[in-house]
Amino acid sequence: MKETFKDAAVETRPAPAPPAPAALAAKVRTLAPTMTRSMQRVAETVASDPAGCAALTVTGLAERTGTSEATVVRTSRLLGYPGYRDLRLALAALAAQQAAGGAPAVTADIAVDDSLVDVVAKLAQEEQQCLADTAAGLDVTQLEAAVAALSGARRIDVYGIGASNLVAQDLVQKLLRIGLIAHAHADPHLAVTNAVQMRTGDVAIAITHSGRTTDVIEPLRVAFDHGATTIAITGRPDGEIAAYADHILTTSTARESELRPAAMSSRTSQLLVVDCLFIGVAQRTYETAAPALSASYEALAHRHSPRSTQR
Amino acid sequence: MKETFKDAAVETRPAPAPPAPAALAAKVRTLAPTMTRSMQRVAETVASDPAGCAALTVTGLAERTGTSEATVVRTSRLLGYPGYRDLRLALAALAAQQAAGGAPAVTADIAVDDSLVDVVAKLAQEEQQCLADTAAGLDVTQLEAAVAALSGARRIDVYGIGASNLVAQDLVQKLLRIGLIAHAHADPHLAVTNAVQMRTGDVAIAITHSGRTTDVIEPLRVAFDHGATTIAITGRPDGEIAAYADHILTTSTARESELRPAAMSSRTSQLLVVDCLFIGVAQRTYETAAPALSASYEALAHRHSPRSTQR
DNA sequence: GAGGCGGATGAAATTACTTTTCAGACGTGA
DNA sequence: TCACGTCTGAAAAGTAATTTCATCCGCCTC
Repeated sequence: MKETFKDAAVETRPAPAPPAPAALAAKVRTLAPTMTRSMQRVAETVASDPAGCAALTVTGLAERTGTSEATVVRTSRLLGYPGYRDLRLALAALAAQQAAGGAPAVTADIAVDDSLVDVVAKLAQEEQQCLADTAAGLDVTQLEAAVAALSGARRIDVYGIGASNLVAQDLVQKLLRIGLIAHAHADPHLAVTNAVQMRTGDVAIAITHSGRTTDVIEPLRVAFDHGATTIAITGRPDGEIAAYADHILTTSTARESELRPAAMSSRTSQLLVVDCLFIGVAQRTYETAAPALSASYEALAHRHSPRSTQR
Repeated sequence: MKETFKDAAVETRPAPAPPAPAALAAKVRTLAPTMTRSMQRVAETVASDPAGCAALTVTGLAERTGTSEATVVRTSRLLGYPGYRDLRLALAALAAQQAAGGAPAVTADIAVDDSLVDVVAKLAQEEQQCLADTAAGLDVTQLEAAVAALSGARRIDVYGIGASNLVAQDLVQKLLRIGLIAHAHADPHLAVTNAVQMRTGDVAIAITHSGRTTDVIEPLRVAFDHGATTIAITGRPDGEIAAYADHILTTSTARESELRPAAMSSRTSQLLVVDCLFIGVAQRTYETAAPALSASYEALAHRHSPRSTQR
């Protein structure tokens, strides 16, 4: 066996997951920031015209993207395939799927002069796409592990700042409803202070789209150092935060436009992940979760005006 | 460019027809009588397990069918492809098509014993459906009016409790980013206290799925009575809250299941409406919104660790 | 029934394509 | 400006696909 140093490292580190089937566009977007310029060109070309690229050989694709064969192969690897041959197969599969789905899916950017009707349609379309991408790109093994950790947790802390904090709160609200002990932290200082208390059997979750939000990484690191099980929900699984996360749940990254900040789609994606976590945990702890859920319903009943027959 | 000698001949002579897309099984049957024994074996194998064969090299398939590489290539040609390479691509495409068509996204309820893979798929599917429903059911006239009111608002108050409060916060975060003055209220008492200050030119927004959450209706009523423009985001446009709302934005109501409380889909729906409001307002106030947006980006830049070189 | 003929078949040679290697180019930070 | 690390593509090395060709088999003829 030869020492391919970095190549070997690249291959063994982020790709225990099987090659993606149809979540290719999503994967391209998630990984794009990791890539070098020429690799980005290749990835982009491939994502935008799977059918066309499937017809090309390495050399052809290299020419078309103005790069070299080596770069094409490198890109294929980064996307999770053993080599170009397999990427090409996946491309053909993807093209067929698209054609079959009959998805015209013209996802034009939202423009300043779009009518509100268009805005509604485009937004809905984009968020749907985002959900599909997230679902396709989610590593179920990691999810499984995260669910297991949460189900037996003594206590759960969730860190999130800004828009991600809302997601953190959402998760906490849900977990509380099924009888788990969970807290959401927005204040970085308090978060760290609390993280110090964490130990084995506790679970810490950090939510950050960029994977580089120090205010969120810090408490996760502390919890990690104290022996807690740590989970990261991020759009950049290769980001700095990965170093302190036992389990990483990847959210999809949509291209952002001027009017539509990234926060918007990352939120949709994060919420789906959070929902999956919740349902997973609820399933696992069904005996206790189900009664807790109905109890919380009943407790809220009197906060609604009694008028209007319901259901 | 080199002489492609016989390839050119082969291609132009017997194959004016383009390679078959997905009607492969049919082609196999039609052509079977023409074929020799070993070719039939290959064709049959290929037709019965496209996915499996797509993973094999010529040598692999030759072995599996107990024939030679040459036979495999010959069979490929007979089926209308330039060579095995292309048959393989078609096979991958076919497999993908079958897989896509075979799984028509069963929207069954999420059950306690569903695997996590199913949970992810079903959740994503449901939320996508929810988005589509919301978009379809949204009254653009009302949205238009709401956007107009918000764009010129002196001050904006948003009321929401529980899960809806997160939506309220989301909206407020966004509005603040484009330079509007907005507040989210969770505490019903404080909300009412603040609502008293509202007057013409101010906008109050209440978010409640049921349309019967008194803690949210109350402040909206007060704001309404004081002359503010009021907007309700609710799943029950006929609910009690309608009486105090100038504009009503209807969110979709998904059936809820035991494991999946209504809060989950209502949140998705509410967020879409909120996003539409935001984009609408951002469009209307583009001159001030755009610089404000980029300013808030820059302000956040230093909260991210500078690591990871990227382009 | 022997000989011969035409097509079918696979082993091996050839060619096309893919992957790896490596040295130079490029950008970056000191 | 220099040194260093990274990116990049040309070309070597390796692998898979295609072609060639000798053999073999079955069938027909005499």
